[in-house]
Formats: sequence, structure tokens, C-alpha cells
Amino acid sequence: MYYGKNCPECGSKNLFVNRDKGEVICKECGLVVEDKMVEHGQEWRDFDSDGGASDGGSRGSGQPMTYTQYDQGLGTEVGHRADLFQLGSKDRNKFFRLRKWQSRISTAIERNLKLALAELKRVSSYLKLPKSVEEEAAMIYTQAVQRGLVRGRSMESVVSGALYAGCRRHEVPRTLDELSEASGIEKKEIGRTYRFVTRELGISILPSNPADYIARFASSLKLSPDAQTKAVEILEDAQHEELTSGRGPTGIAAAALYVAALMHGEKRTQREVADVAGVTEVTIRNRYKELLDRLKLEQKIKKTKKKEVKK
DNA sequence: AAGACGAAAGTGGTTGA
DNA sequence: TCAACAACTTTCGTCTT
Repeated sequence: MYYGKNCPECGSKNLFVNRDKGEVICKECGLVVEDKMVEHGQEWRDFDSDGGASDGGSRGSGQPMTYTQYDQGLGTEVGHRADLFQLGSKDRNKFFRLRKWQSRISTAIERNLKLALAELKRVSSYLKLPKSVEEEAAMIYTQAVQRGLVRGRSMESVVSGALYAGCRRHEVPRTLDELSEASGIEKKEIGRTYRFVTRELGISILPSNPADYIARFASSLKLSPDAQTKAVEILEDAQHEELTSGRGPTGIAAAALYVAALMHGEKRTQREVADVAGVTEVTIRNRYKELLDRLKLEQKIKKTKKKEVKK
């Protein structure tokens, strides 16, 4: 199927549309021509304006230098087909010679990065992660590749691990489940590579704070802002009582939300809360019980219950 | 009938010898 | 490397609303 454009890398018309993944791949050279098709206004990766002779510090499209640019803008691309028409026949040999040369120095690392960062962007946009996280993850991945940490692991799993690490560092945690769903990599695999990569790179891993999950969970549950702030309060109390250490942060966040919802008369079933938090009802119950025991919230709940009865 | 509760057995990961 | 261990899940039966 002709996609309507040629591959900016090799000029081939043999572009393959993968709707599941939302990307377009060139069958000739393997370049991910376009990803994030769900998003509006995705630009084509224009190597032509970026690379080649015009690269003298002024970036073609005015992009800042970033890690998501696979070579950080430092590499040199030898021009493409379109340039041919501007060249005299005399220069053609030179052109082809340079192109050949380029393909030789284009190392496995660069090639890997190119593909990996496309994948990274795809997953990142799927999860609607902020740019800063994407940058962080790209940086982590780049370092991982340079240290040869990808060897023996799938590229995708390392990308996912890097993204997970990026999320954690920017305090916009996503659960392993969400990463897993977005990337198609198994949860434990992501966790493994995440631990491995962060350890090898000496990246500090601050344990994630349950409060970071509250906002997202609350909005999927359509809870009022009041209930949400209440949940955060409960969380703070729980941390004073040291109910939070050693426990899964999502379970705690879920329980806090569940209680907060009860207290505000916006009851959600344990099942509903459990689903958005990615834990089971049992876990919520356990945390919930602890909260009641240690924080003496019982009377408050009974009060609101009476109110409901009166109504 | 659906939700809440809890017991019991199972799973995967961490830790310490 | 192995066994003990804690957190969490799965499953299932019982109670409550």
C-alpha cells in the first residue's frame, strides 16, 4: 500500500502502516517514519532540514537540542534524493561516496537509538507523559545504550524501564501495569530492567509517594476535589503512623481514596477503586482496615452514614 | 443480587546465611 | 544458591445492605 509519502531515509515508497502500534515503518530501511499517529500535528521527521551541510548550529526547525533527538543533533546526515537534483553530475560521485561512508559510520548504537527513541515517544504519548519525563527517559536510555546495558535484553523492555524511571524521578508515577499495557512488555520484565538500569547507572530511586497517585485515581473515579484533598490528608496521617512503609503505594492510595469517598458520601465500591488502582479488593480491605484501626476514623464515617440515613 | 468481609492457599520478589 | 519471609493475589464462603 502506498502511504502517500516516501521514506525520508531511503526514499522508498514501501511504507508499512501498523495501525495497532500507530506507526509507519519503512520496509526498506526499518526507519519508523511516523509514530504517535493518534496525536494531531505529528511532524515528519525531517532529516533534510535538520542535517547535512546546513547544520551549522542553527537547527532547521528551531528545535532545542534534546536527548530525544537520537544523535543529539551532533551527527551529520548526508543529504537525500531531493538534493541530487541540485547537484552537478560532477558532484554525484562525491554524493554517493559520502552516503556510503555515512552508512558505514552509522553504528549499531545510533541505529538502535533511532528505533528505540521512536518507540519511547510512542509509549510516552500513549501514556500522555509530560515532555520532561520523556526527556529524562531518553537520557537514561541513551546512557544505558552507551554502557552496553541493552545487550541481552530487548530494546523495548529497556525503553519501558527507562520511561518508568523517568516517571518516578519526576514524581508523575505510572504503575508498572500501565507501562506494561502501553508497551506490550511484561510487567515483571519492565521491573527487572528498571532495577537493573537504575542500579547500573547509579540513578537514585526515591520510593514513590502514594500521594502522587491520588490525583489520577481520583479523576478516573470522578471524585470531588473535596474527597481528593481528604484522601491526601488521610495519606499524611497514615504516613505519620508509619502505615505506608513496606506497602505498595498504590494499595495505600486506593484505600485512602476509598475511605475519603465514603466520608464524603461519594461511595465507590471496592471493586471500582481496586480497578483504577490496579490492586485487588483484598488489598484495599487490608489497608482500609489498618487505616480505621490506627487513625480512628470510625466515628467520622458513622457520622456521614447517619446523614445519609436521615436523607 | 450485589457488595463487603475475611480465611486460606498460591505467587513472585527480597533477604540473609 | 537456597530457604524463610512479607506483601500481594486468587479463590471462595459467609454476612450485610
